[in-house]
Amino acid sequence: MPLNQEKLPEKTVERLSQYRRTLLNYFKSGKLNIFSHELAKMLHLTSVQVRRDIMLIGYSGSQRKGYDVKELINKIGSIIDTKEGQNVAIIGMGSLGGAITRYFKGKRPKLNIVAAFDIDRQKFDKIISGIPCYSMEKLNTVIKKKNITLAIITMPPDNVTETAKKLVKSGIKGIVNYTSVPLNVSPNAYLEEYDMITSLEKAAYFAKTSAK
Amino acid sequence: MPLNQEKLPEKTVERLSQYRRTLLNYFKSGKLNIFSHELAKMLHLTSVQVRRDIMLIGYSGSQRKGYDVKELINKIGSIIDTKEGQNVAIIGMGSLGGAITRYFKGKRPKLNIVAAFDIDRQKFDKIISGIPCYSMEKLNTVIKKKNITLAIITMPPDNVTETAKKLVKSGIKGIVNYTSVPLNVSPNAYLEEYDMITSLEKAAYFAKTSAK
DNA sequence: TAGATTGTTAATCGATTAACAATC
DNA sequence: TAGATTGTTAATCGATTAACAATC
Repeated sequence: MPLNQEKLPEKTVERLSQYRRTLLNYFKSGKLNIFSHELAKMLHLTSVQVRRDIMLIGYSGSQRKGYDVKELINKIGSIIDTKEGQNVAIIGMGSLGGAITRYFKGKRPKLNIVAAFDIDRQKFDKIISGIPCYSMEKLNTVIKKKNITLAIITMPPDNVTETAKKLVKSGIKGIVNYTSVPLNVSPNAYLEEYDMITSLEKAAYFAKTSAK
Repeated sequence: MPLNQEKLPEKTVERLSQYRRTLLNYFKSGKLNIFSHELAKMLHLTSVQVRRDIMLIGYSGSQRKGYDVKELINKIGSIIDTKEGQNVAIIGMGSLGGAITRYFKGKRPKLNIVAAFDIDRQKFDKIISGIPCYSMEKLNTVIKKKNITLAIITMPPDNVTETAKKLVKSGIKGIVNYTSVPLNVSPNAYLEEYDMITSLEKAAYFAKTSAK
């Protein structure tokens, strides 16, 4: 990423992630070029939006062939990923933590889940879902030693606020929070909150109103 | 919900779900009333936004005591839930499907997970994570028989598009899609898409830029 | 060239916030 | 009453889309 690049809008970053995912599949099927309207259609967006997002990251296509798939994948990678990759910790290795870990396995080489933390003694210093699991007390030590910058919180709600504070203190720069406890870690870290119940309730509300 | 009520903005519905969750806890701790600025603070929002959202659903507080917690909880319930509740199916009872099922257990009495579907014979006609699991072939029959209106898709990406079509055909009105396959079910159903990789990649991007 | 596409500015749309009257 | 709060309109902000020049 050029040093003088402004921070991109959240929505654009979200779509860049989707573009790359789609392009990786597209590339696998042997296609080398893609038009903005093709990419747009696959993601149910407009072609203008695709072109504008791509413009924002400073990549250009050609009018004849559209975008070079491989180059665009790499460009998006240079925006989202760091060169060396970032290490990720799972906070709370319960069934959700395990499911997420397995879901990620091998999907993004620049995002590596390298440690999990739990309060259950049974899990300490064991490999669970392929990841070494530590006591919560080792949070700070392990995060620093393994150079972990991202955390996914999937623990029960009880001590989430305190744990998030510890994470930020230990140097975590980005948190994905799957618990129902609202956090506030700004300005030291970026926070992405996601509550599965809220998602289903949104669907419930619109399902109800559309049924009219 | 009043018959003539306009559809609420997505963002408002999202926050209403969060308000209720927060208020349920607040009520448990014995508080009967709450001011907009108190609720706002708990969710890291502004009090104006809280008041505006509450205005949109047609509920009023008092200047002296703020909002009646119990009444507001019920009012939000009348917006989001149906009187009889809605039934939910899990499509793909793998580790993520199981984790979500367990996460929901007992949390929302008006949203009941009543069936799961999978392609794995081993799981057919068994109770998994507390839910009866059926063959994908029974999708249409079971959805109609059990009057299921919402579906959570957690299956592998292969046949997601076709499965979503079948769901809508069977009468599903709302879908939460946890797979990486973008769907398009409008205008027959409401769709909520969520990709865990995109979430982590957003965090990765902003973690990277804030580290500067 | 004609047609299709990209790149980009300006207009529009939607959501949030500021301002403030009304009320307890 | 004075002070704090609600309810609501108008202004602002940010994101999407329309329009169109440039280019292959």
